[in-house]
This record gives sequence, C-alpha cells and structure tokens, in this order.
Amino acid sequence: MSESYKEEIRDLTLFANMDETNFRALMRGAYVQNFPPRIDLIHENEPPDFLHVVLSGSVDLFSAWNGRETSMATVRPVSTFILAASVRNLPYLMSARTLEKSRIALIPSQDVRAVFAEDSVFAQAIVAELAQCYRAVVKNTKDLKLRTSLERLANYLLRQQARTGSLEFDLTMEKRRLASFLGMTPENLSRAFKGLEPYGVKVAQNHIVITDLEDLTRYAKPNPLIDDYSA
Amino acid sequence: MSESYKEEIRDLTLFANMDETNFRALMRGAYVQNFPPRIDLIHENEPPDFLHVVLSGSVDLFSAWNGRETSMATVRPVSTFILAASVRNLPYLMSARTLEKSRIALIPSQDVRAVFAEDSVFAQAIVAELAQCYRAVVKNTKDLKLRTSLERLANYLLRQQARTGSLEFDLTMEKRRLASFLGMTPENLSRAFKGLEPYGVKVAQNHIVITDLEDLTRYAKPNPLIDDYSA
DNA sequence: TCACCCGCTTGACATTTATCAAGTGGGCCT
DNA sequence: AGGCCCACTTGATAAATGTCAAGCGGGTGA
Repeated sequence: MSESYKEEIRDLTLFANMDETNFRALMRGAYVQNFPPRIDLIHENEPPDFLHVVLSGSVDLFSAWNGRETSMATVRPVSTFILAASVRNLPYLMSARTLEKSRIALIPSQDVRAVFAEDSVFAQAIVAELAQCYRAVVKNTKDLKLRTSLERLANYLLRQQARTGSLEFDLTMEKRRLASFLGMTPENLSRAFKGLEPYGVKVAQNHIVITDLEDLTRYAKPNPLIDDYSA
Repeated sequence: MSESYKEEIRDLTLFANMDETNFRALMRGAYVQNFPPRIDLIHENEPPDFLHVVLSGSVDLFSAWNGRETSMATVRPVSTFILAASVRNLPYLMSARTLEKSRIALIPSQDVRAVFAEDSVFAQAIVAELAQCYRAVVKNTKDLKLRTSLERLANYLLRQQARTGSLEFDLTMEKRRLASFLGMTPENLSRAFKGLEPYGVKVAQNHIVITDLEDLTRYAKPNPLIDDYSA
C-alpha cells in the first residue's frame, strides 16, 4: 500500500494515536482497491473478513428482508465501516455497495482483533468509535419512531444546511436513496418536498434553496439529541 | 455496597475478567439504591453521572420529542445501561424509568472512564459490550424499516417463544408499552393481535398461546440478522 | 359487596403512507 | 438532431396506521 494511503488512514481518529509498530502490523496485510460505481462490496450474513476504510467515493450501507430493501447509512471519506462485526467476529448485519467510483482500503479483521488485544490505545479508540456509532443509530431510531416522514425530511434538510453552512446546496445522493434512507417511498419523497414549499423550501432537480430558515426550523423542531450527529 | 451485590456485578461479562484492584476501585464509589415502580432514573440530555446496573426489577429506556414518546428498550437483570454515554462523557440520549420495584447499582461514570483508561481487559470488555449494543440497535432499525407492524408483532412473539422455549407464555410488559416498543399505538396492537389469530395466535389478557408455530413462522419469516439478539 | 379506576378493546373516521400506472423531462448515445 | 433511457413526478386509488370516543372488564380499595 502506498504511503499516502497509509497517512490518510493514520489520520483517522480510530488509528491516530496507536503505536506505530502496531499500525504497521495492521497495514501489512491491508490493501487498497478501486471499485466502479454500484459494485457490491459485502453482503449481509457473510463473515467479516475485512475492516473497510473509504478513502474516496462513497458507499451505501443497506439491508434487505423478504424482498424489501432499505438504505441504512452512507459512508463518506475518510471513515470506516463494519467495525462492530470485525471486532466481534460476527456476520455483517448490512450489505455495502459503492455509489460512485470509490477507493477502499481493506484491513483483515483478524489483524484488527489481534492488534486490538495488544494495543490499549487502539482499544480505547475503538471504544470511542463504537460508542459514536451506537449513538448515531439510536438517534436514527428516534428520528424514525418519533417523527412523520415530512418532519424527517425537514430535519434532514436542516442538517444539510448546517453541514454546508449555506442556504443553498445540492443533495448528496439520488432522491430514491434519500427516500429509502428516510424510510419512505420515492413517490412520497416527491410529495414531501412539495409539502415543505409552504415552509420556504425550493427544489429544482438536486438543488435545494431554503428561503425561510426560521419558518422551516419552526416546523422541523430540530433537536441535538436526534440531529446532532457529532455528539 | 454489600458483597453479594458486588458478586452479581462481577459476574457480568463486562466486569468478569478485569483486574480485581480495578474492580474494587470501581465499586468504591458505587452504591445500590432501591426504587419504587415508575420512578424516573435519568432524563435525556443530562450529563452521564453514573453507569447503571439493574440488579433486580426492570427499567424502561424511552425517548421523547415534540410531545411524543416512544419506548426504546427494556433493561432486565443483570445488565447495564447508558454505557456509551458514560464512556464518551456525552449527554444521555434516552431517559430511563423503573417499570417495577427495582434495585439499581450506580457506578460513577468518572470512575468508569478512569479505570477503562488503565485496564485493557476492561476496555476490551467494553468494546464487546458496545459492539453488541450497536448491533442490537441496527437490528431494531431493520425491524422498523423493513416490516409492517403486524410482521413486527409476529416476530416479537416468535422471539418470546424462543426465549421461553414454550408455546405458551405471558407478555413481559404492559401492552401499551409493547405497542410503543414496536412502534405502533395501543389500539393498533389490539387489532394486530386479532390479525394474527388466523396464523394460530391466541391472546387472553397477558397470556399468549401459539397454536400453530409453523403457520406463524411462515407468516413472520424471522431472520437471525434481525431477530437473534444474541448475535 | 359495590363502585371506581384504569388499561384494554372496539368502532367510526381521518390521516399518512404505499402502490400502481401514466406521464414528463433531462442526459446521453448514435 | 433524433430517440431512448431512466429517474423523477403526478394522479388515482388502496392499504396501513393513527385519532377520537365509547364501552368493557378485571383489580383494588372503601
């Protein structure tokens, strides 16, 4: 693996403070691969052979049951996914596919577990990461159970607004996948966008303009215990 | 704290293998308290002062937003809750209240974080526990997004069937809270029970009898990646 | 024993969400 | 330029779920 990739990975909080020898041990068995769009990386129920790190592009985590499918999360650079399955050595609960052309680092799970048992700094970083992931999923569950689809969309738009720091932005994913992520059908998402017009949301293709942030906020009632993904 | 409580706590996988000195350090600041039913233990958004251990009774984890409330999970002896908030020192995402008369051990979060930084065996146990919690919430999200309320109830009953190992059992919580846990209204739960009659489910008060396990299973299509809470 | 409380059930109805089918329109290839 | 593909939109309709109000019935306490 090239040194520049190693540095990118090393900069992740998960790996930033661990012992250099151990980090090298992790990198020894790791390799980087380029994938075209819409390629399946892993499938739920498979054993967790590798911890994945998205270096560029983006990856959709999704899950299926009884012919239905739902998008669970999107992973963007630079971050890891399926850490929980890797450290517990339990089958993946979600499948993953590239959304666009993506560069992914693959670190053998066995090495992760071995180093994790040795390096207490790494173990602490894993604790921090897992706790973060856990809290993110809890927030997502609250979003799903406590809000209607219109409210979920409104708060999603407010989060994008906060993330970009701008009242205008482009959606970062296809609308059909946004619909799935928000737990609704594409048809419903279309209508939901219409339903937010009275609150100052203008939609043209993938471009969103929030013309009345106060009004939208009053409707959406965002709450850090649901919408602040950083805490 | 009495030695018998300490032993109960020590037997939890989270504490079972850690260094005895460190365990004693954790127990030094800890204390046990008895609570009557329906008492609020913690409230979401508060700082995580204590890691809680349910020694007897049961505790409901729930969350509220905009006047609505939903039950997120039930904690039964002997297990801990709000570990993620404790180790990250971030505000609780959920509130907790006793369901019945309960005995709870309270371990200062500060001590948990201090010992966790010292004791790598403890850190590893925390990783295992957090990964487990994370996977449980992911499964719950899949249940919510991929299934109808009738399917969720059917699979819930099958899980209870598997847990008790019997075709007859009593519901372990009030129906209204079961409804909230499953993401529906109490009225809807009533109708859902009726809706499962054709598949061999008989309900009298809190007592459930499954008269046709095959038929119910065929309808529910249980899946270990959603319904097996142990993996 | 009786009356009350409270959780549950039931029915009627409203709302939300999904489904199906038919457009619309932008992007892209030839 | 023409035509096709595909995501998205729109409308009509159905299904799922929630709301409101009334009634039932077991348990509790006077």
